[in-house]
Amino acid sequence: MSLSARYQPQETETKWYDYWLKKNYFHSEPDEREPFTVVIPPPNVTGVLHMGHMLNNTIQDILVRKARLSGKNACWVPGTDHASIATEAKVVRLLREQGIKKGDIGRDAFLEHAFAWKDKYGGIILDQLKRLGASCDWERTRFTMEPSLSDAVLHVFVNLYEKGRIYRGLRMTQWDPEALTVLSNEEVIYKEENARLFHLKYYRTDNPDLFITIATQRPETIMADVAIAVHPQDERYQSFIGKSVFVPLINREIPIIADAYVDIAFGTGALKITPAHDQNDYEIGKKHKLPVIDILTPNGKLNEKATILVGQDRFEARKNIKKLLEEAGALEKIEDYRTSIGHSERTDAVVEPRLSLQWYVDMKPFAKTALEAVKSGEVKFYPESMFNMYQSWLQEDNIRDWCISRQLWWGQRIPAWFLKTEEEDENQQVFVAKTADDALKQAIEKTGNASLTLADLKQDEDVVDTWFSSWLWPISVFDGFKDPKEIAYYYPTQVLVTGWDIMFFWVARMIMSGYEFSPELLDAVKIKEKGAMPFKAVYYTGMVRDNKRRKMSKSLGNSPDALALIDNYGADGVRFGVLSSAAAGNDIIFDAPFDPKTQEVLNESKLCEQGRNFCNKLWNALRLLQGWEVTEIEKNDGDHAIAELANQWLDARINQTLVLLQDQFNSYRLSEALITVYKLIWDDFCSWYLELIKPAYGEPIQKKVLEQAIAHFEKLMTILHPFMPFVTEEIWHQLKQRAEGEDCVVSVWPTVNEYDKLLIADVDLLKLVTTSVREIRNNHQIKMKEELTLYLQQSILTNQWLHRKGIKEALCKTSVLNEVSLTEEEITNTVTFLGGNDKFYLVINTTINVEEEKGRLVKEIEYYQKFISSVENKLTNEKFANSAPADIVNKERQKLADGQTKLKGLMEALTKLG
RNA sequence: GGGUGAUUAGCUCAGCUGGUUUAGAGCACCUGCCUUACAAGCAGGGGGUCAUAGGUUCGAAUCCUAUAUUACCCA
Repeated sequence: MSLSARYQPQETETKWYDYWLKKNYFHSEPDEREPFTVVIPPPNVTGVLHMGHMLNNTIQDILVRKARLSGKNACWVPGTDHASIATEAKVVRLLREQGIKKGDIGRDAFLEHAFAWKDKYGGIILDQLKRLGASCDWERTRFTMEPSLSDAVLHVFVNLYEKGRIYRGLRMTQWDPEALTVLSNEEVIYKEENARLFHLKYYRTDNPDLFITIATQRPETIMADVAIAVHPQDERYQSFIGKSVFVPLINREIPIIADAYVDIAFGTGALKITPAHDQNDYEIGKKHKLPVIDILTPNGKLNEKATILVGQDRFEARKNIKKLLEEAGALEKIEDYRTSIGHSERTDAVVEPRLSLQWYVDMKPFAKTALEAVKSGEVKFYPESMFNMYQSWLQEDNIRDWCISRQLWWGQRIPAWFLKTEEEDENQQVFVAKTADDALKQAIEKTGNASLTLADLKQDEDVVDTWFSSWLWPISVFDGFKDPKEIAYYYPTQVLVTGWDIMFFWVARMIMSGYEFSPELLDAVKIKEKGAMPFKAVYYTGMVRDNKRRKMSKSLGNSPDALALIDNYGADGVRFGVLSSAAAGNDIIFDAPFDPKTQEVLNESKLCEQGRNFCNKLWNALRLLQGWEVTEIEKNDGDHAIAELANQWLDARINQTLVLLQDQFNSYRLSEALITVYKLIWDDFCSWYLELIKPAYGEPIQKKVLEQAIAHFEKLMTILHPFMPFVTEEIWHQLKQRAEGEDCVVSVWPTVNEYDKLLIADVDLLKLVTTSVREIRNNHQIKMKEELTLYLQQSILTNQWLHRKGIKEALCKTSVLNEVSLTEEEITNTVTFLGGNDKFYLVINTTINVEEEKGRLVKEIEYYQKFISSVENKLTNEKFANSAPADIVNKERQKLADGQTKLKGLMEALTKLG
């Protein structure tokens, strides 16, 4: 069967993925082997595959496949995250299009819609991961809102509440007026924007001629002012302290207070205090026991407490109040300035500080544990520098309590019940329990009122933050809170691969929950032996950016379509492209070009093209092998000698590379590892080995030689498999008939054997000489096919080299020579070049341009002269000789001696030319 | 405003513990090849004051300080 000249990834990829699934190769059950566990960072259930996922999951797949080949019990758990805000927003929008309002249909009906939607569209992303080749254990697919994982959330909530680590409190929060929910600080994105600073006059109540000017960005909130604050040392306002002023427009009287918080230099040095609508003002208000006047509705409109502009949106009100203030003569001036304004990560709405009752996790003890875990090296970060960011976040003075309640329905409902009769406030009695019945028992016990029934209780309306379920992911995917059997085997997981942007949202919190809960779930011996951490290492990927360095995002439309890329280049090609410029932690500038006309991103990539070309190269190497005729007759001729040399040499090179690869895998330098394998295959295997063993035109290849070549090829396919699984599996099967279950995906990673370093050096010289001869051919326009004669200077080294079995024959083959012999004389009328320290003389059948030759030699002589003098300078420096380590000094001496030998040779050659 | 990183060839990046690196790769570029596996290829080549200025050291792309540019994190 003859193969097409180009590798066709499309059919091949589906074929093999289905086959692997059919053979259940990705499924893991606990056994006696060492586990290699990876949990996927669960993508949003609403998500579609983007470049970040491609990178992230390619890396995980490489690690998992490598572990599988290395004989470990590899288990990669996939799943999705319910992503409360994002998904709820999507479902709300969808319902709105159908004319249904969330509030009208009620909680249960809404959740039905949401689940229906999730069942229909959720998990698309998981199917897309299959196209990438992700070797996840799909039987273990989990979802953060499925019953078992929700139970874990409730369990942990109750547990932490009982430990006094969760509390309910009235706090200033970041409110999203569009999603109508509170946000955690981390969900607020600050953006630098143009804003205006309004200078407003507040007139004294005791003297209508005196006024104080304040500067504010938010004039629409003046109706909520409760005081003006100045710095106690501010000379300008000493006479104002203790007096009162009228709020413009509404003429409510408010006091002027002194507080050192006020920045004398900012604005006018006087600050309006609006506790309901500013975090800092709230703190000052509390300190000075000032009232709180909240003039905004949850969706950001002015309420009746504002008394004017009621019903208007905050931004509309800002415009309108400007006119009113002007008319009232209260507006002194407006200044432009730059400030950063918080936006909701999900809806992009400008967040509103809002006072509300929320649930919090006390983070101080957690932070300490999490910081210590990484500091001590129990959890390792790659790259290490990520620790700085981690530390600055977890430091005691930076850590904030985690607000975990969200005013949404899509998520785990907070397991807290209140008495219906009580006013909703901080002091309200609360019964935290897994079920309503348990809560009722508590209520009866605590109130002493035995007649209470479920009807007297009301469950908290809110759900917990999504991250409150995903922080349990490494435990809950194994149902660890229910049954410790699996987790005892799989925990701790090996490595977490994620972007650094969710280091705080997720990574830090998983470390916290891991140390908090795994000791309760696993026995002490196991913990002592394996550790309590959720993962031993974290590999942080960079953000994927476009060629203008913008983060690739759906909203910018600057991300190529991941699936279209796979269509264009094959999954292997895309995996190659995505990985090859992705050192850990570094942002990746993905090279997809933009259409110059439409400015739309194209689904093209030079790097992916390189990956595709690599597949094609492999494919053609296979075609070469398959095209050879085979002979059983063994001849002890030159070809045989070459084949033996090539065989031993490639074996040495593979072993040498395996050592390097292991080091690169251990330190997670995967893009380097890929390049290493790429070069081994393209340069060593294809360009040198195959060319060496290639029989002359029309001649057959010896059976043994072909078998050796196939064995090498097969080994290389195993080594490349983690990076490019599809093409390697295909070639693996094309190479020879396979028994049932004899597949590349479950082949055995080669063990490292001793290898002959001298042989590698000898072949290096062979390559060097060959390249030099080819260059001379190029320069003198000598045809590749024309056979030439080569002499080499007699020396111990050249003598040994040329007498290694196969070298001479190999050199004749690669350099197209009819004769190679040693000489003690300078050979005239030849082109001289250096190989190592020795001189080589190439006889060419055209007249040599003496001037040109001289020029070439002079250039080389100059290079070595400069080189020698720099080494000499070093060596004659006494301080160097005295303080540098002996081996460095010896190396320098060797460098000098080699340089001098080379220089001498070149000078002689130059003299010969006359 | 506080912090962290980056700056190496036209582009995208390696270069780990300072010394076999007067700096490597891929792409792009130049020259020559449709050579019987592969033009998605082969053979060869050119191209860098390692951002700038100081310093430490026998020795600096690598360590330190400052500056510039740039990206991000936090408020």
